[in-house]
Amino acid sequence: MTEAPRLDRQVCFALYSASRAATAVYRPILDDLGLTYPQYLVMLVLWESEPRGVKDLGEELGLDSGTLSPLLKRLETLGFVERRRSGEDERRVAIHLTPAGRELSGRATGIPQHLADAAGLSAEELEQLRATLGRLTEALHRSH
Amino acid sequence: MTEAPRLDRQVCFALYSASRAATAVYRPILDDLGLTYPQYLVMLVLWESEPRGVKDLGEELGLDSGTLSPLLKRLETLGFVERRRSGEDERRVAIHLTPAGRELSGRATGIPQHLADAAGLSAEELEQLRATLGRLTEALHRSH
DNA sequence: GCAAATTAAGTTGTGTACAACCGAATTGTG
DNA sequence: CACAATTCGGTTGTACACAACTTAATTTGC
Repeated sequence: MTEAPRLDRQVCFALYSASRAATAVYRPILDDLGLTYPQYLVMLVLWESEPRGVKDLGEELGLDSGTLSPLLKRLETLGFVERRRSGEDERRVAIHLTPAGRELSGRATGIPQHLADAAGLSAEELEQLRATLGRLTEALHRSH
Repeated sequence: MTEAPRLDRQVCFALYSASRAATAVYRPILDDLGLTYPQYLVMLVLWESEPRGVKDLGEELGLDSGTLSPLLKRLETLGFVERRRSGEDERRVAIHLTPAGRELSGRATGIPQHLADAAGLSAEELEQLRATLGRLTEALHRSH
């Protein structure tokens, strides 16, 4: 007897739902900054260290140039980053923060706490969840 | 001192990455069936019980008509579902499986096992992960 | 009974994701 | 040096997500 898989049993659906729910919690907060969630992720990487190449950002976030190129163009239009063709290697585009982009960092400080507050999980549970998800993502990438 | 949030500390990013990695594992398998991942989710719901209204599917999956209407139109073009305007309530559209749509269920039986195999986590860990994610999603929805 | 409110599905517009492909710049190798 | 292979960023095309809006059908409140 072949039994069709059930929706409520699927880890995959649980991940998909939780990810969209978390993004939805961030959305109104990020709206105030003028950012979408993927744009916020790019800014997070740049706040740690800049300038970064497009490829470099892509490896950090798991996104390719087809996603990042237009996203970065929008961040540039918003005035948060600047794209400069590298002199040494004309293929590379260095993504720099503008002063406005740097200032945004301060306004973003409290954002992760909102998710923690809304999560209904203890700090340890959240930390364990993050660790498990990290291992899962690693394993899934290795499985290709 | 305001410290910018760090990418690698964010549960939100862990969820986002894991979700996309899981979808990537499913993609080649679903390609064989001719389905995308969201289309597969819709089929999962229909395999459990049909016909279902668009709203009904939306509540089950957390998707709105803006996502589902075109998706269902594509599933109809593929020949897996049929959309029929309800007689009792002319506003409603009942989504029925076609014979081809029903048959697909058998071919989809083994799919969740692929994720479990690729996950590198024990059955208990996966089950605990699914439960934690379920509670998280619930709490995040309630927080609005 | 009937106008106002609500509901169902669809449409439009913006912004990801991601595969597939392209052109220019650089690198490796004979 | 020459030239094939690789690398980098970008473009195109398809398919979600989701906000905001539209239209048609049904409920409701008085």
